[in-house]
Amino acid sequence: MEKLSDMAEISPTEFEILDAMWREYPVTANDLVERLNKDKPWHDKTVKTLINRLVKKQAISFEKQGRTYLYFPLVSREDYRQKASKSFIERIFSGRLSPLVAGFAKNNTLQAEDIEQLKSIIDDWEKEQSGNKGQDA
Amino acid sequence: MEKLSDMAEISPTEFEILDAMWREYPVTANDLVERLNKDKPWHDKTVKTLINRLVKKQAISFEKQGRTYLYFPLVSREDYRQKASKSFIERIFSGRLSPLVAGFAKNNTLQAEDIEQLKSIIDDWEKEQSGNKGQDA
DNA sequence: CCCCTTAGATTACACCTGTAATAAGTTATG
DNA sequence: CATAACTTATTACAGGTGTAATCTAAGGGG
Repeated sequence: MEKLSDMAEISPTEFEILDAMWREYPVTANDLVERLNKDKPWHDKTVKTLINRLVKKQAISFEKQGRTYLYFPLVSREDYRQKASKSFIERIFSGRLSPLVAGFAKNNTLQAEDIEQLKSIIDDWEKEQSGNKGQDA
Repeated sequence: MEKLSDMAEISPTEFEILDAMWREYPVTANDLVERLNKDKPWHDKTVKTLINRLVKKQAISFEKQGRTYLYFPLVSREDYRQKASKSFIERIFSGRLSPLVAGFAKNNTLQAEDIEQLKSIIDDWEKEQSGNKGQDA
């Protein structure tokens, strides 16, 4: 997959296209339009434009299949999320993750399920740490 | 303070201005330029433009003080963070917080300090919950 | 084989952004 | 009082973004 750092910035709407593409690919432009339209109305010309821009930005690519193209992402959702998160936390929270989580907690938008998942993440992290004990020192 | 929902979107550079303003206000344009320049070089004309745009967007306001203006934010850092986080998690993680945290954990960017803070957030949340037991049901 | 359909490519266009330069207005100073 | 100095306001301008319409080329149907 494409190195994210070499890729131009993806705009919010472009991201929506990419997001839909990640759900299943390769995909034709028309199928993607249809898929997107299940969530909200998209004009097919608009989607085509955004697809083109994503190709130019090397976020996606395609393979000709007769008259139509089959599109697929060049960046993975995981990588993109990783990069976007880091940059967001950096900008808005000066790089600290916990104030973001604390904000959610304060706002009562944390559910029991989230708490369970967070605990599990912490557990895993701690296991990982004890496994690597001393290795970083 | 201004209701965030009534406010136009704040661009990344505009945010940097606002961020510096939150550190201490009210502040004159010149003082703000100086403050910003401690981190990285800003052209004073550029900062003035961004200040004006923030005023137009009703993110900040001012009070005349003789020849100069004293600027101050109309939105709080807390409110802004809250809104930005919610919107980010919504867009990138379909609204689920824990995958973001998990991403940080996987990438080894979580420090022991973060873990401690997360635990503390969880503790507080659980105390709060037991305090409210049954109230939401 | 020619035209209609249909994909993708190109063009459009207003508004936003980043980055300033210039204009205008006001106050302190000689 | 005239003007220099400084502050804010207005204007500039290229590139990005959201949202499409039009152009062009290649198949498929008659």
